[in-house]
Amino acid sequence: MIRVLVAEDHPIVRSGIVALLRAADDIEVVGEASTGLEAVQLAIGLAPDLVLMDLRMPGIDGDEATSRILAVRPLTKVMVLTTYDSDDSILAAIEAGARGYLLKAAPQEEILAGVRAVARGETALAPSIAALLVDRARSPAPRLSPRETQILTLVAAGLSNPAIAAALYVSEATVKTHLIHTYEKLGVNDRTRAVTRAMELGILRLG
Amino acid sequence: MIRVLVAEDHPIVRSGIVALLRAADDIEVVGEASTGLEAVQLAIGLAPDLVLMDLRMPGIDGDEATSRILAVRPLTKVMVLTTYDSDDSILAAIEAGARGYLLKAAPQEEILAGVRAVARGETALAPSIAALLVDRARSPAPRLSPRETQILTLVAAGLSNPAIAAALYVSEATVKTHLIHTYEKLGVNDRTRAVTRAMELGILRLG
DNA sequence: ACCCGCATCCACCGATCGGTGGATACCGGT
DNA sequence: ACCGGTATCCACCGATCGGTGGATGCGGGT
Repeated sequence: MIRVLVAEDHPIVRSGIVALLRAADDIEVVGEASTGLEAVQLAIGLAPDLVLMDLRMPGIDGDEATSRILAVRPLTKVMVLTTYDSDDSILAAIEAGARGYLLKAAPQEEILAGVRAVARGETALAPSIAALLVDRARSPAPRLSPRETQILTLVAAGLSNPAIAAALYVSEATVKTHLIHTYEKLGVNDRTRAVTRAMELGILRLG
Repeated sequence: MIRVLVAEDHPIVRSGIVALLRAADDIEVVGEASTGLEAVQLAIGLAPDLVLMDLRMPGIDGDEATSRILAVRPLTKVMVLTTYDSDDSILAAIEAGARGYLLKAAPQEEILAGVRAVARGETALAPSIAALLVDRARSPAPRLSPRETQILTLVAAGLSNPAIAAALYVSEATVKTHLIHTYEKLGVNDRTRAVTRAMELGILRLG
């Protein structure tokens, strides 16, 4: 019997997942969480074999919850079930230690098969996510340094280079140098495109 | 008996919704659609009292499906059930004629109550969407002209003003004038911020 | 010891940006 | 008839941007 904890913040979605799992002879739903923190607490308390984890939840996200769970209970299997969010958040969850990665768009039988596979110790990946990983292995996404990201965030907010320099207590020349490096890494040559490209890559978010 | 058609592309989510509705004595699920077009076809064929409509679906979106359904069967009630996407897509669905607007984050009882209220001819709104409408009535969101939107899209792609002028076969002065007006409407004074603000408002999308 | 990445800084210069303060013509609504 | 919005266009000018071609110091990994 595979003991499963379901972590999903939308009640209507969680009830669909729970009903699907309960209908299987070999799966037992031992708990339900509606926030990332609740998932961590219940995973530690109930010691399920597997946690079915959404990514976007109130409070801490699914990838942070995954890290925390595995820090205390390293044998717990985590399988992410999400709407496709961004490449960056998927990679964050995989880096956090999730073993399975399916999309809510998948047929229900595929979700059940994924739970069983991950419980056995195998890896379950949606085809689109497998393709993402192959693509990433082939050409790794650019990575910005913390300062480069910080400066690009201020560019996205509409600040000029002198204004950014004043805000960060550095010289304008420093800001320009970081931006030049950022443009090279992102393969662009204009600050507006640098911002939109970083959003496409999940490096920057709106707001 | 309220006859309901469920339009939702994710099988696991749709099964949760269907199970919830079937558990109610006064509601009958007469059909299920997984695309916007399928929703239109089934709504016309089955003539349900109410369509529970997701917004983001393969092919045509929920707001376009809503318009098409109401064009043929104007007495059909449409209630949108979605994850919060953007202000713009919510307003598009309301303009398309949806009478109810709830979020998947709502408790299941609230979803049932909303179905009943909309079936009776009332309006059901999630508190956050009610707040959005009040806010919009108070200070309407800026609207860009088609040309302004087109030029801003090219700005987001990294084109300079001379490059945009060449691409659109107009003068650079024309491009600059449109951008000045765009900055005024969005309350910004820099092209990068104009792009990120337009994205926040749902005027521009990534990619 | 060496190398790389990060963070910092400089001067110069051509190109671009944004604002000002104008202008015309067309279209649709009141 | 009038008005507002849209789309088009101009010259001028100060400020900013991006690229070039440099530089130093620090920390960590090999």
